[in-house]
Amino acid sequence: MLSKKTQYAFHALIHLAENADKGPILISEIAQEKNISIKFLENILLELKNAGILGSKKGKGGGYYLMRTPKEIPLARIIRLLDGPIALLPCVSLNYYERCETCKNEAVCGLNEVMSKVRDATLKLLENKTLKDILTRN
Amino acid sequence: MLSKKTQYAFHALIHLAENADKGPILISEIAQEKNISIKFLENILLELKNAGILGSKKGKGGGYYLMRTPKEIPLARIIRLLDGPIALLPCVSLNYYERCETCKNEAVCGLNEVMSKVRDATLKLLENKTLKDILTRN
DNA sequence: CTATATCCTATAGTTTTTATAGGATTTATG
DNA sequence: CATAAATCCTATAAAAACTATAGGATATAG
Repeated sequence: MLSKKTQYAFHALIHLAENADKGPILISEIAQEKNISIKFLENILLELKNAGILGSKKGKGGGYYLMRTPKEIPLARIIRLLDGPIALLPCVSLNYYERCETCKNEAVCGLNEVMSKVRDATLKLLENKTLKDILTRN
Repeated sequence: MLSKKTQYAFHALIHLAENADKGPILISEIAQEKNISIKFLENILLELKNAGILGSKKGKGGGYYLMRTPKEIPLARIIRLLDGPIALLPCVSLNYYERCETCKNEAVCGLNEVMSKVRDATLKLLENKTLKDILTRN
């Protein structure tokens, strides 16, 4: 399961995308709209900002905004940033690989093979689907 | 990621399947062979037994054994039993569904739609691939 | 100068995961 | 029947991860 952090991030990004025409959006606005603890959300948005996904402006009239168009933000990017690996096992993770401690030879491990397929099927969706794909269609 | 519990369960099941001809297998044998804490493994095997996947025999000459052929044990069964939901979000889980607290209408939620597809792609593999598919091929 | 809003880091609280402990129960065998 | 072997069962401890909160620092608009 995705953590609350990642779930909140998705909902916040959706709100930012759907209100991109209104200039910087307040953390407090998103928090209220999406029922998220304001302080928790603050940390999440900061992380998204430090990763270059969001921009921000301080002071009056400030807030957060997207640094790229929704189409340029793959869902996998957000998940990896906030939750870490997408794969079900460390030994099949592309970005967070760790050697299997039980297997003598991963190349002939049937579990490794199946989980690699699961990873590929998942990534095919999560790397191609973007923020744009999860917006409410008007 | 799958928990250690589930990972250990897979490795234990593989060992049991590959030694099915030798009668009941000792917990201690599996623990040693797969580098798993014996007491932790004990709890896992017990859970698999209570779920009807394994059988056991007490006393001398006892141990654990598969109750079904490897082909009859889908990987999804093990994961759900020990780890819970396979889906990435509660609102798209088939077996552990929970209503989304943020969405007003899940039916038109784009995130719900994409995550449903991820779930389907994952389940297509994990429900059709069985213990037999992860055994070392001889 | 002041109010506003993000920035930053630390920490507290809670839950989940991982692991261990130890006695109870069952069974094979001499 | 006594004994040793093995699982059964439940509780609990230890560690890690997740969720949330706190509070001052910094930047900016007006």
